[in-house]
Amino acid sequence: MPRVKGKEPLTQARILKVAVQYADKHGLEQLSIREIARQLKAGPMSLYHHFENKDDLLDAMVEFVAQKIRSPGSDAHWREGIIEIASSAHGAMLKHPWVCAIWSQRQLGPHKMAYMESLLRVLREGGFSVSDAYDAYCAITVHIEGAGMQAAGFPLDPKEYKSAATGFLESFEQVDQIPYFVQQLKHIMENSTETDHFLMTLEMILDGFASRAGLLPS
Amino acid sequence: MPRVKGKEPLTQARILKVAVQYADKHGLEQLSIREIARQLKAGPMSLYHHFENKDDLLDAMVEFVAQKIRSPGSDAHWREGIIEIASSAHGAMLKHPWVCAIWSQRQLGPHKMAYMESLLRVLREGGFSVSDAYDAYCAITVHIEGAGMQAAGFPLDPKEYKSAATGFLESFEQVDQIPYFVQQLKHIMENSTETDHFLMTLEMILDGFASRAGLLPS
DNA sequence: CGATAAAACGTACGATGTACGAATAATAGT
DNA sequence: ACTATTATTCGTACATCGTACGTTTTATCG
Repeated sequence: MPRVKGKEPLTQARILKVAVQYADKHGLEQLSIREIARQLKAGPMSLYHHFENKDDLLDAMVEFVAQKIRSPGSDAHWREGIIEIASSAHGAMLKHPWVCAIWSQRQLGPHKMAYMESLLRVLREGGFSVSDAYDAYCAITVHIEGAGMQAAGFPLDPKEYKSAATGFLESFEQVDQIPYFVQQLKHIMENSTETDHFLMTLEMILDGFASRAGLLPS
Repeated sequence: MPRVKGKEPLTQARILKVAVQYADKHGLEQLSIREIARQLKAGPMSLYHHFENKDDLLDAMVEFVAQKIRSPGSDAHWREGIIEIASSAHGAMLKHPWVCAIWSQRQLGPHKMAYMESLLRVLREGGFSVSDAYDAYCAITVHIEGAGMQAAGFPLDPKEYKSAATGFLESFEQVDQIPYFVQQLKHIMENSTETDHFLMTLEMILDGFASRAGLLPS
């Protein structure tokens, strides 16, 4: 059972693509070597010629997502640059919700490395000191990762908010003990025009660090 | 094989405690029903009389951690109140690093509910409108969760930073492609006096929202 | 054309979650 | 005091998982 002529051969790229697609649809829990092999119409053990083990595959999956994160040129203002990187990273995590759970737990590869470097570069070239850049870097990445985690745990279209909220209120006993929570739910139901919390808070963080570093535009 | 007189009986609390302790030491990956049973010197199936299934146990574990989060009385200023809740939550997540990975992915129980309610209560009683409270709530919880995730993925004492950093620099090829990253590493190695990024950024976020909501102390 | 190496896979082992039903100790009812 | 009931505990068994090991077949090269 070697490479057969009719079928196209197994490659890292093909395996990776199928693994990512499957995780997108069914989550990391459901992702198994055997299932990937099934999708590829191959034997489970065939994958081990292209990846050392499952952990190796997961590392590659993180890198696959990290590769999609754009980094701006050196001409843009640092604020716009950070927003571009962060929004790109946020978008990638929304598209691949499973990635947040393993983003910080794995060996870092070149693409994730490049993402970190680009964040630091934009900050430093924008005038941040080494120390200030480190502080801002931590805050920004925490924000990106936290937002990704929450989105992964609450994967609803804004359209479904209303039905989900009413369903929750009916099922939860002792609603009278959480008046503020209930009020928030009703507020969200009524105001369907969703503000972009990710971007809004990011900008607030950036303003804070700009002020601290003496880089305010005014 | 019923309840035997000599041994103390299995209870939800006992199982939960062992499960949490084991996850603290070895991580969620290594936590299995069979391993918990081993620790308790019980049969694996015995646990199923106290928890419906593993998911149910995981839910209970999240609740166990959520229960430890303090919430302030109504007398404190909202800013101190939020800081108390957030710091308490952050501390709980540092103590139980595994919890971040499942914090937002599970059915919410009464204790996590209480934690959310207390955040909203402090904000609203501090003068935030429903809409502003929602925005601030999202930012604060994202920050807590993101910080927990990063801490879980990088569980080092500040003392070990230096050796870890030098080890990384030696092992990573193409160090010349990540000059800013290298500079940050060196900076961290030299300045062992670690600032509390969690608290610093939290305060920055709070100041931002206070300003937006017209609640600045000045 | 023969040798070599690469790619795919068959089989098998230990571990996992848990469905099902049997077994026994504690408790309640008379 | 004796019986019936219930609450706990566990033994067995099955499907599924990751993957170690060795075999087989094809493509490639001398």
